[in-house]
Amino acid sequence: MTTLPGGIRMRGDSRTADDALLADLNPAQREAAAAPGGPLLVLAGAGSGKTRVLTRRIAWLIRARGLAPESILAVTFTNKAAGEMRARVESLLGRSVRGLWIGTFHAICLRWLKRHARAAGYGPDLAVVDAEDQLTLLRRLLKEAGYDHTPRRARELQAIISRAKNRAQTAEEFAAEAHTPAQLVAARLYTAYQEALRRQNGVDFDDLLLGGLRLLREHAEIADHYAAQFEHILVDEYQDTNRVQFLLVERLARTHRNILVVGDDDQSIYGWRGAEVRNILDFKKHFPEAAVHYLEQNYRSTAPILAFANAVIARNRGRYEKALWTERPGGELPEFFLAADEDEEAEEIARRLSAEADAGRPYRETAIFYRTHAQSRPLEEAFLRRGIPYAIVGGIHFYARREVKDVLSYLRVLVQPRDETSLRRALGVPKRGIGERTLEEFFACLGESGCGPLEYARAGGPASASARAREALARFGEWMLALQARLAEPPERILSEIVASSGYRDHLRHEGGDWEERLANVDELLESARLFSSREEGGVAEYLDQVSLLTSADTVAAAADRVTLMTAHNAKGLEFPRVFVTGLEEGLFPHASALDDEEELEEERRLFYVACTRAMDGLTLSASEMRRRYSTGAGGISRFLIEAPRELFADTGPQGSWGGYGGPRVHATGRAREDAESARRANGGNGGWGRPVDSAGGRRSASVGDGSGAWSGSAGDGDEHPLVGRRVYHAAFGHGLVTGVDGRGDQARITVRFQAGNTRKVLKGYLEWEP
DNA sequence: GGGCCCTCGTCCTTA
DNA sequence: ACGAGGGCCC
Repeated sequence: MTTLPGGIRMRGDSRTADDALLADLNPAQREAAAAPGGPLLVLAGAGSGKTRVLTRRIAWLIRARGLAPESILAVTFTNKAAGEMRARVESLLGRSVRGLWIGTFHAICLRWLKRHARAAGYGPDLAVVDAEDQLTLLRRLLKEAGYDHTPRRARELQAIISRAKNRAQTAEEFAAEAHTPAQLVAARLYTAYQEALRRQNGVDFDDLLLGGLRLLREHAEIADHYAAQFEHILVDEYQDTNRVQFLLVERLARTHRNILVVGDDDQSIYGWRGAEVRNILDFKKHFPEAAVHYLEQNYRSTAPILAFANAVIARNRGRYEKALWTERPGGELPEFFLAADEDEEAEEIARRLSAEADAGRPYRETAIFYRTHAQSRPLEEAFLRRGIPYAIVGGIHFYARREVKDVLSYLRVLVQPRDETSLRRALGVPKRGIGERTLEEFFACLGESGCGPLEYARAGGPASASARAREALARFGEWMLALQARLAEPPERILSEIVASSGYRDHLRHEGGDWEERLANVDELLESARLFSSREEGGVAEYLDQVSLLTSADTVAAAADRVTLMTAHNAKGLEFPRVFVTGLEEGLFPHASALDDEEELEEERRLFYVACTRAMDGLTLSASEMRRRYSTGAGGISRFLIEAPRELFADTGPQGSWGGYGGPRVHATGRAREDAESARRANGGNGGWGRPVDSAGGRRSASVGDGSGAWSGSAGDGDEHPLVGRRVYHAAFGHGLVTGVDGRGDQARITVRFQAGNTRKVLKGYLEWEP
C-alpha cells in the first residue's frame, strides 16, 4: 500500500478487475479504468498510459457495466485521437461502438449546432469560418470602420475576440466591460464581426464552443436531454480546456455526475489560446466528492530521459509536485550540441540521422521538434541534400493553401451563397474582369436587390457597374446556379467540374512560379474528395465540415518510412523512439514574447517538457549560435539547458561547445553574433564545426552592458536621438550609418543605412558602435 | 476601373 | 524569403 502525493491512498490489486479488459493494467491504471462512477480526476504524467486508461474504461463501461455506446461521451484533443480511440475500443470489444459520442469539443458542438440549428439561432447549412477567412473578414471590417487594417492589427483583434469568447464573453458582455478607447474599438468591431458572421450563417472555431454552450444554457430541455443521455463523460487532455469547455462539461455532467477527466498540469501548453490550467487544479473544488488518481509510472522513456525531463519541469512553480519514474533499465543520456548556425544545426541532425539509418533505425522512428514552423526550412534542405525522406506536420496547412482555398471557395458558395468571404474570393479568382470597385458595389446593392447573391449576379449585379463587369457577373451567376442544381452529386464530381470549367488550371499555369506544385495540390484536393466520397456518407456540406475541422495533427501520415517534423505543440500526445528538439535558444525556445512574463515562461518550459517526454530511447537537443531570423541573431543557449543539472545530459558538440560556453546569455548580445561570425571565418565559411571557443575554455563574462566590450560605446537608455548619425558595425550587414531610432533600450529598433546601399531596421543589441 | 509590377514590413504556438 | 498595398499603365 502506498500513499501518493495528495494523500490519496491506493490499494494494490483490488480484484475488481475480473474482466480481461483490465488484466494488463497496473493497479493505479486499473483503479481509474474500473472506478465505480462519480467525478474522477486522473493526474496522468507523460507516458503513463492515460490513453490506455481511457480506452479500457470505455470498453469496460460497455462490456462489464452494460452501458449503451450512445450513453458515453468521450472528448479528445484531436480528431485523429478520436478516430484511434474509437478503433481501439472496437478492437478491444470485438464489436462496433456505433453511437458512441467521441470527438473534439469543436466537432461535438458543430454536431449539436447543426442538429439544433433553429434553437441555436442558426440557419441550415451552417459553415465553419477558418482562421484565415476570419482575418480577411476582420481586415475588411477594420477598413470599413476607418481603422488601420494591417494584418497585424487584424491578428490583434482576432486574439482579443478569441480570448473574450474563450471566457464565454459575448460581444454585448464584452462591450459592457469595455472602458479604454482601445477596448471600446475592439468591442465595436467584435459586434460588427458577429453581425457579419451571422449574415453569412458562419461560425468561427470559438463560436462552435460558445454556440454549443448557449444552446445548452438557453434550452433547458436540450441540455437536460443530453445530460440524461450521457451517463458517463470522459475528457482527455483536461489541462488544456478553457472556460467554455469547462462550462459545457459541467452542464452535461449535472445529471449523472459521472465525469472522468484525465490530464497533466505539467503539459498545459495552450494558455495563450485561453486554456485554463485552473480547470484541472480546481477540479476538486468543482466536484468536491471527486476521487483523485495519480499515474506516475512512465512506460515510455528511459530513465536518463525522464531524469532530465523531471529536472526541467521541477523549475516551475504552481504545479502539483510529482516525479515520473520508470522500471526501464539502461538508456543513454540526452545529448546536446551547439552549432554555429541553423544550417549547420540541420546538417548535423541530418548526419546523425543518416548514420542511425545506416545502423538500421527506420526513419519513421525519428521525430524533429521545433518551436516555430519557420525553423523547418533549413532541416528540409539538409534532408533533401542527404536524401532523407521526411514529412512535415502542420506548417501551412494543406487546406489553408491559396490554391486549395480558391477551389473550395466555389464549393462553399454553392452550399452557402451568403458566405461573403468565399463569394468575394470566388468572384475574384481567376481574374474575370470583376475588380475591387465592382465587388464593393455588388455587396452594397445586394441587400436592396431582394434576391440571392447568385441570382443577383446572374442578373448582372449593380447597374452602376461597367458593361464588362456586368457581363462577367452574369456569366458567373449563370454558371454557379447551374452547378448548384447538381449539389446532390458527390463532392468529388462537383469539385472536378468546378476546376474544369473555371479555367483554374490555366490560371495557375499563367501565374508561373511554383505552379506545378500548386496544380499538384489541386489534384490532391480532388483525390481527397474522391476518398471522402468512397468512405463517408454525406454530400458536399458534410465534406466541407470535415475539411474545416481537420487539424494538422490529424494528417500525420503513418505509413511511409519518413522522419516527422513538427512543432512542439503538435507533438502533444505522440511518442517516438528517437527525438530531436532543435533551436534551444533564448528568444526562440523560450520564445521572445515570453521572456518578460513568468507565467508565459513556465508555459514555454512545459512545452519543452512535453517535447522531451515524447522520446522513448534517444533524445538530442540542439541550438545554434547564430540564426537568420528577421535579420537578427540567436540569443544564446536556452535557459532550459543552462538551468538543468549538467550531469543530466552529455555535450556531444564536436569541439566541446558547451565547455567554452560562458554561461547564460539571457538577452541577445552582439557578442554571440561576433563569435559566430569569427567562427564562420575560421571555418572558411563551410559546414565546419564548432566555434573557436575562448582558448582558456573557461567562463567568460558575457553579460550585457558590462562596459568591457562592444557595448561600451552605446549611449544611455534615455534619449535615443543622439544615436542618429552614429557609425555602426553589424556582424551580418557590415558598416553603416544610423538614420533613425525606434523604441528604447536594447530592444530599440535602429534604422541603419549600410555601406552596401541597403537600409535595414535592426535590434540595437546587434550593433557595435564605432567611434 | 482593372490588372500588373515593385517595394515594404513581417512570422509564435492552433481547435 | 511572402504577401499586401501602392503606383502606374491599359
